[in-house]
Amino acid sequence: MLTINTIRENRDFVIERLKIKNFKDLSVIDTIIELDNNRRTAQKSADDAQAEMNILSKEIGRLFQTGKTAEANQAKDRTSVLKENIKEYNQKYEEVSTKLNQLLVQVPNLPHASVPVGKTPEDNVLVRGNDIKVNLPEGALPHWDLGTKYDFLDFDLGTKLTGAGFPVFKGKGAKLQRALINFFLDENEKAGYREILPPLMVNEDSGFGTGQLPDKEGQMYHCQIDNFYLIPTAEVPVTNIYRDVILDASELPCKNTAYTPCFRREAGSYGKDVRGLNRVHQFDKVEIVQIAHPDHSYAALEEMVNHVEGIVKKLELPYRIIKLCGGDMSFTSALTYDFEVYAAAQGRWLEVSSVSNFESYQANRLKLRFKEKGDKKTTLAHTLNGSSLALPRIVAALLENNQTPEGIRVPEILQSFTGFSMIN
RNA sequence: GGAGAGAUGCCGGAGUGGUCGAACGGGGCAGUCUCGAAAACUGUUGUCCUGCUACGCGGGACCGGGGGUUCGAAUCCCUUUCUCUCCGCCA
Repeated sequence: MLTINTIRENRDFVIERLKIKNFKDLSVIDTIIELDNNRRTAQKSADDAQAEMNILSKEIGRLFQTGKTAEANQAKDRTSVLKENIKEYNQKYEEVSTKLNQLLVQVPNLPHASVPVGKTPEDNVLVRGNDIKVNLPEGALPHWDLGTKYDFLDFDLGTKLTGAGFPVFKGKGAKLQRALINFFLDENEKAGYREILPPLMVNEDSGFGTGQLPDKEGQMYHCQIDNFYLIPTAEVPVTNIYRDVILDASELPCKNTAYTPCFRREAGSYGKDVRGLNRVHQFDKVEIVQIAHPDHSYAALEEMVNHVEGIVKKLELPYRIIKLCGGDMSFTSALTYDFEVYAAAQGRWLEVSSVSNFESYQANRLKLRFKEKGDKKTTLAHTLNGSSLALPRIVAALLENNQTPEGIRVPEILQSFTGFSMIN
């Protein structure tokens, strides 16, 4: 969330920026400032009363110790009023700050100055791409039919085992997944990312830290008995490594990568857009996460985009990089680039990566700070993450684009990982 | 799942209900010594909120989390989470 000081000190600027994100309820900003004023007043009153109480208590202690019991008891009588006041002020304080926090978490991150104005995906801006042309053979099939034809991907079996949206990979299909995961992790490691294998379930604090909770609760699978959430992305556990941490500035940037399955409930989407691997409830993804110094976070973002681009290129897929407009960006992001690859048999662009700078928005929730050498003050760090990459749609595009009458060709770069060059 | 023990500052580790934000040791930082370094010695050493005639001076909070008793709680009570040991079960 935004810090209260950002809002206090830059009221007009904040409102201007929020408009770009299509945030409607702009009046909360003034409500927040007012509540914060009330909060400060209540705290001042409570603190003053408490200070008086502390002095009085010490005095009573001294009186008892010197045997002046009568005077001590007399002094005790005076505390009851103070006690009552403190309680009252504290109640007021709690009440106001609870309300304040409820509003604060509802305010999205401010978009970066370069974010295009717009409301829908149509307003996103194409940054760059390549011009690979796919020559499909006669009677080319979408990937779900290819899966059936060559018996390496089975949606019905997944439905039997669990339910819709839980595909089963078999044989070369399963090996292809493993190959992609290893390939992605190796590429990330070469770029300086440390590999992490995190828990797939997280607690409430972690869900809050990265912004999934409280609002997007319904998007995660919830294990109610233990109050754990199945992670929707490795971003959650990996970023939360740094929750409540004060880093030394010299440790920045922290670069981590993790492969994890991801679980998403994604209620409410049906139809041809979500057929096959286009949208599933469980999928594999390799994620990269950076904790960066605020002065360098946008350089880090560029670095991440270039890195992901390098991987996509090696897979010989038609791709494009898109800068999201204010209205299409996620709640927590300040600037997001999406990667899309072209799945030729479907004739559709599929999003396979989203690389974002959250600036200090997550860090504020996480209490992730750093300290310059010799400096007493702590500063919120910047967090960034991106997929490198999400498997299902990469697989969909690979399968569809590389189909031949003899079978599906495995891209050169993957063959040493798969151990085969054709799925047939 | 059953029984017990514990949770204190960067780490280790004390702490009788009343100058305890917390002894002591280690580490870190600064200084003295040195051509430099080590050793030794000296000093310093958290976080958050907040007030003001602000690179300074105050106030409040924090001893796992939450609640309670008390004029006063790290210290007593309740509750919760986590860790460790033993038993059971299990990959």
